Amino acid sequence: MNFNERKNLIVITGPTAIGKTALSIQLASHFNTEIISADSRQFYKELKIGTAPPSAEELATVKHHFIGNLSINDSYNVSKYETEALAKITGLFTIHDYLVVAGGSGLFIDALLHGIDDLPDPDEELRQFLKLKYANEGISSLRMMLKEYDPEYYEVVDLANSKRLMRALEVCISSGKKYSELRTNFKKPREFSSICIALNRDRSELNQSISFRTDAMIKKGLEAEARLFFQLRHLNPLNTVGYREFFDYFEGLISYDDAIEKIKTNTRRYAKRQITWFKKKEEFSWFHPDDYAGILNFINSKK
RNA sequence: GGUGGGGUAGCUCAGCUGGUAGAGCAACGGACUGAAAAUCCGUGUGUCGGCGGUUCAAUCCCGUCCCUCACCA
Repeated sequence: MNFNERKNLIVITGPTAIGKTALSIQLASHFNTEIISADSRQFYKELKIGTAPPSAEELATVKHHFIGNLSINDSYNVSKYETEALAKITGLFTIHDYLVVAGGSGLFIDALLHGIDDLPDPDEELRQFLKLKYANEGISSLRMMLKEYDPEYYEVVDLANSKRLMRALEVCISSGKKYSELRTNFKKPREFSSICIALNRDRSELNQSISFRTDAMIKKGLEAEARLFFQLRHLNPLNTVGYREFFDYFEGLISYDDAIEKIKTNTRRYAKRQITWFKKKEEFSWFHPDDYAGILNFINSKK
Protein backbone atom coordinates (compact mmCIF):
# COMPACT_ATOMS: atom_id res chain seq x y z
CA MET A 1 0.00 0.00 0.00
CA ASN A 2 1.18 3.46 -0.74
CA PHE A 3 -1.31 6.10 0.23
CA ASN A 4 -0.99 9.82 -0.13
CA GLU A 5 -3.53 10.46 2.53
CA ARG A 6 -3.66 8.95 5.95
CA LYS A 7 -5.97 5.95 6.19
CA ASN A 8 -7.87 5.37 9.41
CA LEU A 9 -9.34 2.18 10.75
CA ILE A 10 -11.95 2.96 13.37
CA VAL A 11 -12.29 -0.11 15.59
CA ILE A 12 -15.44 -0.46 17.67
CA THR A 13 -15.44 -3.22 20.24
CA GLY A 14 -16.75 -4.07 23.71
CA PRO A 15 -18.87 -6.73 25.36
CA THR A 16 -21.81 -8.32 23.62
CA ALA A 17 -25.10 -6.39 23.72
CA ILE A 18 -23.34 -3.10 24.46
CA GLY A 19 -24.43 -1.44 21.20
CA LYS A 20 -21.51 -1.93 18.79
CA THR A 21 -23.73 -2.49 15.77
CA ALA A 22 -25.76 0.68 16.18
CA LEU A 23 -22.71 2.83 16.85
CA SER A 24 -20.72 1.40 13.95
CA ILE A 25 -23.57 2.12 11.55
CA GLN A 26 -23.86 5.64 12.85
CA LEU A 27 -20.13 6.18 12.37
CA ALA A 28 -19.98 4.53 8.98
CA SER A 29 -22.86 6.70 7.80
CA HIS A 30 -21.14 9.80 9.12
CA PHE A 31 -17.88 9.00 7.33
CA ASN A 32 -19.76 7.67 4.31
CA THR A 33 -17.90 4.38 4.48
CA GLU A 34 -18.25 0.62 5.06
CA ILE A 35 -18.07 -1.82 7.94
CA ILE A 36 -15.78 -4.80 8.44
CA SER A 37 -17.21 -7.22 10.97
CA ALA A 38 -14.93 -8.77 13.57
CA ASP A 39 -17.44 -11.14 15.09
CA SER A 40 -16.48 -14.79 14.91
CA ARG A 41 -20.09 -16.01 14.95
CA GLN A 42 -21.79 -13.53 12.66
CA PHE A 43 -19.69 -14.98 9.82
CA TYR A 44 -22.08 -17.89 9.61
CA LYS A 45 -25.02 -17.25 7.34
CA GLU A 46 -27.22 -19.91 8.93
CA LEU A 47 -27.06 -18.30 12.39
CA LYS A 48 -29.57 -15.52 11.80
CA ILE A 49 -31.07 -15.01 15.24
CA GLY A 50 -28.76 -16.29 17.96
CA THR A 51 -25.70 -14.29 16.96
CA ALA A 52 -27.52 -10.95 16.75
CA PRO A 53 -26.15 -9.89 13.37
CA PRO A 54 -27.17 -6.52 11.89
CA SER A 55 -30.77 -6.53 10.65
CA ALA A 56 -31.73 -6.42 6.99
CA GLU A 57 -32.50 -2.71 7.38
CA GLU A 58 -29.13 -2.08 8.96
CA LEU A 59 -27.37 -4.05 6.25
CA ALA A 60 -29.20 -1.94 3.67
CA THR A 61 -28.06 1.28 5.32
CA VAL A 62 -24.34 0.54 5.31
CA LYS A 63 -22.33 -1.98 3.33
CA HIS A 64 -21.06 -4.74 5.65
CA HIS A 65 -18.31 -7.27 5.05
CA PHE A 66 -17.80 -10.61 6.80
CA ILE A 67 -21.43 -10.93 7.84
CA GLY A 68 -22.99 -14.22 6.73
CA ASN A 69 -20.03 -14.91 4.44
CA LEU A 70 -19.48 -18.46 5.67
CA SER A 71 -21.47 -21.63 6.24
CA ILE A 72 -21.45 -23.52 9.52
CA ASN A 73 -19.99 -26.43 7.52
CA ASP A 74 -16.91 -24.40 6.65
CA SER A 75 -13.81 -24.65 8.78
CA TYR A 76 -12.42 -21.28 9.52
CA ASN A 77 -9.81 -19.71 11.77
CA VAL A 78 -8.23 -16.43 12.86
CA SER A 79 -5.39 -16.70 10.42
CA LYS A 80 -7.70 -16.91 7.44
CA TYR A 81 -9.58 -13.96 8.83
CA GLU A 82 -6.38 -11.94 9.11
CA THR A 83 -5.55 -12.59 5.47
CA GLU A 84 -9.04 -11.99 4.12
CA ALA A 85 -9.92 -8.99 6.25
CA LEU A 86 -6.59 -7.34 5.54
CA ALA A 87 -7.06 -7.84 1.82
CA LYS A 88 -10.55 -6.42 2.02
CA ILE A 89 -9.40 -3.41 4.01
CA THR A 90 -6.52 -2.73 1.66
CA GLY A 91 -8.90 -2.72 -1.26
CA LEU A 92 -11.44 -0.47 0.42
CA PHE A 93 -8.84 2.04 1.49
CA THR A 94 -8.25 2.88 -2.14
CA ILE A 95 -11.66 4.54 -2.13
CA HIS A 96 -12.16 5.47 1.54
CA ASP A 97 -10.08 7.34 4.10
CA TYR A 98 -12.00 5.83 6.98
CA LEU A 99 -13.24 2.30 7.54
CA VAL A 100 -15.11 0.94 10.53
CA VAL A 101 -14.32 -2.41 12.15
CA ALA A 102 -17.03 -3.61 14.51
CA GLY A 103 -17.06 -6.74 16.61
CA GLY A 104 -16.30 -8.32 19.93
CA SER A 105 -13.93 -11.15 19.02
CA GLY A 106 -10.72 -10.03 20.66
CA LEU A 107 -8.38 -12.52 19.06
CA PHE A 108 -9.68 -11.65 15.60
CA ILE A 109 -9.28 -7.91 16.16
CA ASP A 110 -5.78 -8.54 17.44
CA ALA A 111 -4.92 -10.52 14.31
CA LEU A 112 -6.29 -7.74 12.12
CA LEU A 113 -4.42 -4.97 13.91
CA HIS A 114 -1.12 -6.72 14.58
CA GLY A 115 -1.09 -10.00 12.71
CA ILE A 116 -0.64 -13.48 14.03
CA ASP A 117 2.34 -15.82 13.86
CA ASP A 118 2.81 -18.09 10.90
CA LEU A 119 1.79 -21.46 12.30
CA PRO A 120 0.55 -24.56 10.55
CA ASP A 121 -3.23 -24.89 10.23
CA PRO A 122 -4.73 -27.82 12.10
CA ASP A 123 -4.53 -31.19 10.40
CA GLU A 124 -7.84 -32.99 10.81
CA GLU A 125 -6.36 -36.47 11.21
CA LEU A 126 -3.82 -35.31 13.75
CA ARG A 127 -6.46 -33.43 15.69
CA GLN A 128 -8.64 -36.52 15.82
CA PHE A 129 -5.70 -38.57 17.04
CA LEU A 130 -5.00 -36.10 19.85
CA LYS A 131 -8.66 -35.89 20.81
CA LEU A 132 -8.81 -39.65 21.05
CA LYS A 133 -5.66 -39.78 23.10
CA TYR A 134 -7.11 -37.20 25.49
CA ALA A 135 -10.41 -39.07 25.74
CA ASN A 136 -8.76 -42.43 26.38
CA GLU A 137 -5.66 -41.58 28.35
CA GLY A 138 -6.55 -38.29 30.00
CA ILE A 139 -4.88 -34.94 30.17
CA SER A 140 -1.68 -36.24 31.74
CA SER A 141 -0.87 -38.13 28.54
CA LEU A 142 -1.01 -34.83 26.64
CA ARG A 143 1.21 -33.20 29.24
CA MET A 144 3.83 -35.91 29.04
CA MET A 145 3.80 -35.74 25.27
CA LEU A 146 4.21 -31.97 25.25
CA LYS A 147 7.04 -32.15 27.77
CA GLU A 148 8.87 -34.31 25.21
CA TYR A 149 8.16 -32.16 22.17
CA ASP A 150 8.45 -28.71 23.71
CA PRO A 151 9.70 -28.46 27.31
CA GLU A 152 9.85 -24.65 27.09
CA TYR A 153 6.18 -24.30 26.26
CA TYR A 154 5.35 -26.97 28.82
CA GLU A 155 6.73 -24.63 31.47
CA VAL A 156 4.41 -21.76 30.57
CA VAL A 157 1.27 -23.40 29.20
CA ASP A 158 -1.91 -23.75 31.25
CA LEU A 159 -1.54 -27.45 32.02
CA ALA A 160 -5.24 -27.80 32.84
CA ASN A 161 -6.34 -26.59 29.42
CA SER A 162 -6.56 -29.59 27.12
CA LYS A 163 -7.19 -27.50 24.01
CA ARG A 164 -4.00 -25.52 24.50
CA LEU A 165 -2.04 -28.73 24.99
CA MET A 166 -3.54 -30.33 21.90
CA ARG A 167 -2.95 -27.27 19.76
CA ALA A 168 0.69 -27.02 20.81
CA LEU A 169 1.20 -30.71 20.04
CA GLU A 170 -0.47 -30.23 16.68
CA VAL A 171 1.96 -27.47 15.78
CA CYS A 172 5.00 -29.38 17.03
CA ILE A 173 4.12 -32.58 15.22
CA SER A 174 3.03 -31.08 11.92
CA SER A 175 5.84 -28.51 11.70
CA GLY A 176 8.63 -30.56 13.21
CA LYS A 177 9.51 -27.47 15.25
CA LYS A 178 8.79 -26.34 18.76
CA TYR A 179 5.62 -24.37 19.27
CA SER A 180 7.51 -22.08 21.63
CA GLU A 181 9.95 -21.22 18.83
CA LEU A 182 7.27 -20.48 16.27
CA ARG A 183 5.39 -18.20 18.61
CA THR A 184 7.30 -14.97 18.08
CA ASN A 185 4.48 -12.59 19.01
CA PHE A 186 5.86 -10.29 16.32
CA LYS A 187 3.61 -7.30 15.67
CA LYS A 188 3.31 -6.89 11.93
CA PRO A 189 3.38 -3.26 10.86
CA ARG A 190 0.20 -2.01 9.20
CA GLU A 191 -0.03 0.81 6.72
CA PHE A 192 -3.07 2.37 8.28
CA SER A 193 -3.72 4.07 11.59
CA SER A 194 -6.06 2.49 14.08
CA ILE A 195 -8.44 4.44 16.24
CA CYS A 196 -9.46 1.92 18.86
CA ILE A 197 -12.68 2.43 20.79
CA ALA A 198 -14.07 0.06 23.39
CA LEU A 199 -17.58 0.47 24.75
CA ASN A 200 -18.70 -0.33 28.25
CA ARG A 201 -21.29 0.69 30.78
CA ASP A 202 -22.44 -0.15 34.28
CA ARG A 203 -22.51 -3.93 34.63
CA SER A 204 -26.11 -4.08 35.86
CA GLU A 205 -27.22 -2.09 32.81
CA LEU A 206 -25.30 -4.41 30.52
CA ASN A 207 -26.89 -7.43 32.19
CA GLN A 208 -30.31 -5.90 31.67
CA SER A 209 -29.49 -5.36 28.02
CA ILE A 210 -28.39 -8.99 27.72
CA SER A 211 -31.59 -10.21 29.32
CA PHE A 212 -33.71 -7.99 27.08
CA ARG A 213 -31.91 -9.07 23.92
CA THR A 214 -32.17 -12.75 24.84
CA ASP A 215 -35.92 -12.39 25.32
CA ALA A 216 -36.12 -10.68 21.94
CA MET A 217 -34.22 -13.56 20.31
CA ILE A 218 -36.65 -16.05 21.84
CA LYS A 219 -39.56 -14.06 20.41
CA LYS A 220 -37.91 -14.06 16.99
CA GLY A 221 -37.75 -17.86 17.07
CA LEU A 222 -34.35 -18.84 18.41
CA GLU A 223 -35.69 -22.21 19.58
CA ALA A 224 -36.81 -23.12 16.07
CA GLU A 225 -33.54 -21.93 14.61
CA ALA A 226 -31.59 -24.06 17.07
CA ARG A 227 -33.78 -27.04 16.30
CA LEU A 228 -32.79 -26.81 12.64
CA PHE A 229 -29.18 -27.50 13.61
CA PHE A 230 -29.70 -30.07 16.34
CA GLN A 231 -28.24 -32.87 14.22
CA LEU A 232 -25.23 -30.68 13.41
CA ARG A 233 -24.57 -29.65 17.00
CA HIS A 234 -21.09 -31.16 16.99
CA LEU A 235 -19.93 -28.49 14.52
CA ASN A 236 -17.76 -25.83 16.09
CA PRO A 237 -19.83 -22.84 14.93
CA LEU A 238 -22.74 -24.32 16.86
CA ASN A 239 -20.75 -24.42 20.06
CA THR A 240 -22.22 -20.99 20.64
CA VAL A 241 -24.24 -19.36 23.37
CA GLY A 242 -27.93 -19.48 22.51
CA TYR A 243 -27.67 -22.76 20.61
CA ARG A 244 -25.88 -25.14 22.95
CA GLU A 245 -28.34 -24.40 25.77
CA PHE A 246 -31.26 -25.27 23.49
CA PHE A 247 -29.47 -28.44 22.43
CA ASP A 248 -29.34 -29.45 26.10
CA TYR A 249 -33.06 -28.75 26.32
CA PHE A 250 -33.78 -30.83 23.19
CA GLU A 251 -31.82 -33.68 24.72
CA GLY A 252 -33.96 -33.46 27.84
CA LEU A 253 -31.04 -32.48 30.07
CA ILE A 254 -32.57 -29.18 31.21
CA SER A 255 -35.98 -27.52 31.19
CA TYR A 256 -37.08 -24.85 28.73
CA ASP A 257 -36.93 -22.15 31.40
CA ASP A 258 -33.49 -23.31 32.50
CA ALA A 259 -32.28 -23.14 28.91
CA ILE A 260 -33.28 -19.50 28.66
CA GLU A 261 -31.75 -18.68 32.04
CA LYS A 262 -28.54 -20.40 31.00
CA ILE A 263 -28.38 -18.46 27.76
CA LYS A 264 -28.49 -15.27 29.81
CA THR A 265 -25.92 -16.50 32.31
CA ASN A 266 -23.52 -17.70 29.63
CA THR A 267 -23.93 -14.47 27.70
CA ARG A 268 -23.05 -12.50 30.84
CA ARG A 269 -19.95 -14.62 31.28
CA TYR A 270 -18.98 -14.15 27.68
CA ALA A 271 -19.34 -10.39 28.13
CA LYS A 272 -17.10 -10.56 31.18
CA ARG A 273 -14.40 -12.41 29.26
CA GLN A 274 -14.56 -9.80 26.52
CA ILE A 275 -14.18 -6.99 29.04
CA THR A 276 -11.22 -8.78 30.65
CA TRP A 277 -9.56 -9.22 27.27
CA PHE A 278 -9.87 -5.59 26.15
CA LYS A 279 -9.10 -4.08 29.56
CA LYS A 280 -5.45 -4.96 29.17
CA LYS A 281 -5.17 -3.70 25.60
CA GLU A 282 -3.74 -0.25 26.14
CA GLU A 283 -4.49 0.92 22.60
CA PHE A 284 -8.22 1.06 23.38
CA SER A 285 -10.00 4.10 24.77
CA TRP A 286 -13.23 3.46 26.62
CA PHE A 287 -16.55 5.18 26.06
CA HIS A 288 -20.16 4.87 27.12
CA PRO A 289 -22.17 3.60 24.13
CA ASP A 290 -24.45 6.66 24.28
CA ASP A 291 -21.55 9.11 24.14
CA TYR A 292 -21.65 9.57 20.37
CA ALA A 293 -20.42 13.16 20.53
CA GLY A 294 -17.47 12.18 22.71
CA ILE A 295 -16.58 9.31 20.39
CA LEU A 296 -16.78 11.45 17.26
CA ASN A 297 -14.71 14.11 18.96
CA PHE A 298 -12.13 11.50 19.89
CA ILE A 299 -11.93 10.21 16.31
CA ASN A 300 -11.55 13.70 14.87
CA SER A 301 -8.87 14.54 17.42
CA LYS A 302 -6.75 11.77 15.90
CA LYS A 303 -6.48 13.53 12.54
C1' G B 1 -56.88 -14.61 66.91
C1' G B 2 -54.88 -20.02 67.97
C1' U B 3 -51.29 -24.02 66.99
C1' G B 4 -47.09 -25.62 64.46
C1' G B 5 -42.82 -24.99 60.82
C1' G B 6 -39.30 -21.54 59.20
C1' G B 7 -36.11 -16.62 59.11
C1' U B 8 -28.08 -18.17 58.14
C1' A B 9 -24.09 -15.41 51.52
C1' G B 10 -27.55 -12.51 45.76
C1' C B 11 -30.72 -17.56 45.56
C1' U B 12 -31.73 -22.69 47.50
C1' C B 13 -30.20 -24.64 51.87
C1' A B 14 -26.33 -27.36 55.66
C1' G B 15 -24.56 -26.26 60.50
C1' C B 16 -23.51 -32.30 65.95
C1' U B 17 -23.58 -31.79 72.94
C1' G B 18 -22.93 -23.58 73.01
C1' G B 19 -16.43 -22.18 71.27
C1' U B 20 -18.46 -15.72 66.00
C1' A B 21 -20.22 -20.34 59.91
C1' G B 22 -20.04 -23.74 54.62
C1' A B 23 -22.07 -26.38 50.17
C1' G B 24 -24.35 -25.92 45.25
C1' C B 25 -25.81 -22.28 41.90
C1' A B 26 -25.28 -17.13 40.87
C1' A B 27 -21.59 -13.30 41.26
C1' C B 28 -16.66 -11.33 41.04
C1' G B 29 -11.33 -11.44 39.35
C1' G B 30 -7.84 -13.49 35.83
C1' A B 31 -5.41 -16.22 31.58
C1' C B 32 -5.61 -16.33 26.30
C1' U B 33 -1.58 -17.14 18.99
C1' G B 34 -5.59 -21.29 13.53
C1' A B 35 -11.78 -24.59 18.31
C1' A B 36 -11.85 -17.75 20.71
C1' A B 37 -19.68 -16.55 21.72
C1' A B 38 -14.28 -21.51 22.38
C1' U B 39 -11.19 -23.34 26.39
C1' C B 40 -9.07 -22.91 31.22
C1' C B 41 -7.70 -20.96 36.31
C1' G B 42 -8.70 -18.38 40.96
C1' U B 43 -11.93 -15.93 44.99
C1' G B 44 -16.95 -16.63 50.23
C1' U B 45 -18.68 -11.65 49.24
C1' G B 46 -22.29 -12.77 56.03
C1' U B 47 -25.02 -7.34 61.89
C1' C B 48 -26.64 -15.99 61.37
C1' G B 49 -34.49 -11.28 61.50
C1' G B 50 -34.52 -7.11 65.86
C1' C B 51 -33.97 -6.16 71.12
C1' G B 52 -33.08 -8.12 75.88
C1' G B 53 -31.49 -12.35 79.19
C1' U B 54 -28.48 -16.78 80.93
C1' U B 55 -23.16 -17.96 80.19
C1' C B 56 -16.13 -17.14 80.46
C1' A B 57 -18.39 -17.68 75.51
C1' A B 58 -24.89 -17.64 71.95
C1' U B 59 -26.35 -18.84 64.89
C1' C B 60 -27.42 -22.65 68.74
C1' C B 61 -30.49 -22.09 75.28
C1' C B 62 -34.57 -18.58 77.50
C1' G B 63 -37.97 -14.19 76.95
C1' U B 64 -40.13 -10.79 73.74
C1' C B 65 -41.23 -8.37 69.22
C1' C B 66 -41.24 -8.45 63.76
C1' C B 67 -41.64 -11.18 59.07
C1' U B 68 -43.13 -15.64 56.43
C1' C B 69 -45.49 -20.48 55.33
C1' A B 70 -49.11 -24.27 56.71
C1' C B 71 -53.25 -25.78 59.25
C1' C B 72 -57.33 -24.43 62.61
C1' A B 73 -60.82 -20.61 63.77
